[in-house]
Amino acid sequence: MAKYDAKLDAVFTALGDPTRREILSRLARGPASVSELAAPHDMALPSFMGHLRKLEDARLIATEKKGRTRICRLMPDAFLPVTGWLEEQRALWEGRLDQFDDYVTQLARKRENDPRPEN
Amino acid sequence: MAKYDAKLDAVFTALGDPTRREILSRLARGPASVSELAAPHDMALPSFMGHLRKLEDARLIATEKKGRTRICRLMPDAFLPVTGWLEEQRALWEGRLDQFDDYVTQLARKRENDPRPEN
DNA sequence: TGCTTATTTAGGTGAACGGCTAAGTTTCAG
DNA sequence: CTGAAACTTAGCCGTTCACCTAAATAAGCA
Repeated sequence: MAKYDAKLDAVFTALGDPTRREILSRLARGPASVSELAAPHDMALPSFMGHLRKLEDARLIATEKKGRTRICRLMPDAFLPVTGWLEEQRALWEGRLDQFDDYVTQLARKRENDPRPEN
Repeated sequence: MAKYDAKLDAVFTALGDPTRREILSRLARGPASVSELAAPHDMALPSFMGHLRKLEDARLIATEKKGRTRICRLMPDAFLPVTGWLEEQRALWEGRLDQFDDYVTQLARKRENDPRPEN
């Protein structure tokens, strides 16, 4: 259980920055070079490369050098740990609600069999 | 589009820490006091409170003081912006794949109509 | 009232973040 | 061969993070 934990840290924190999320959105439409990606972001190239680095460390993107340009592409599988974790949470939460339902219906039955005087 | 952006930062980075994710998992099973929550985490209380603070800032939990103890509970709606964003990404990606499919089938048709000599 | 529990506040530390500039390096184009 | 393009490396800076200890407060309880 929670085998992905190590990666979850990297992926979630990588997603916690708007610049990086925009990079991912752009790459979802297809691969691009570093400077193409950087163009819309008012930021020095080295700063921007830092973001690409984080995304690559989290395996959300992969890059490859072609001549003097570096091509970046999305690795959509890297989202799986995240959606998996969210799904686990949802399951826990729903489980809890079910228990609460049980509790309420049980309470209701009890009242039927053993009614209290009203007010 | 991307109206949630401000909250996404807070929620994603809140989820980027294993301690905080464990807190959420615990709270998915039901509300708990600060010290109940802190017990399994080998960490000084003030440090732990820092994590609770982040979760509350991100609206992932809500807390309420009852006497001298503070009760924390999960706010599962705070996950919506996240699942929403992930869904957007998936849609972009699938859209891209569809375009690629179109490209391939179009290419295939072209070859049918105008076959190249094999080898 | 005085002891105990359950936080809370204050303040300090080292590492990581997100940004910068300046100065390489590598590759392509002429 | 020379210059421009596309990164890349190095290094600095102020802030935030994730911890810590020590001391203060607030609420129950004997």
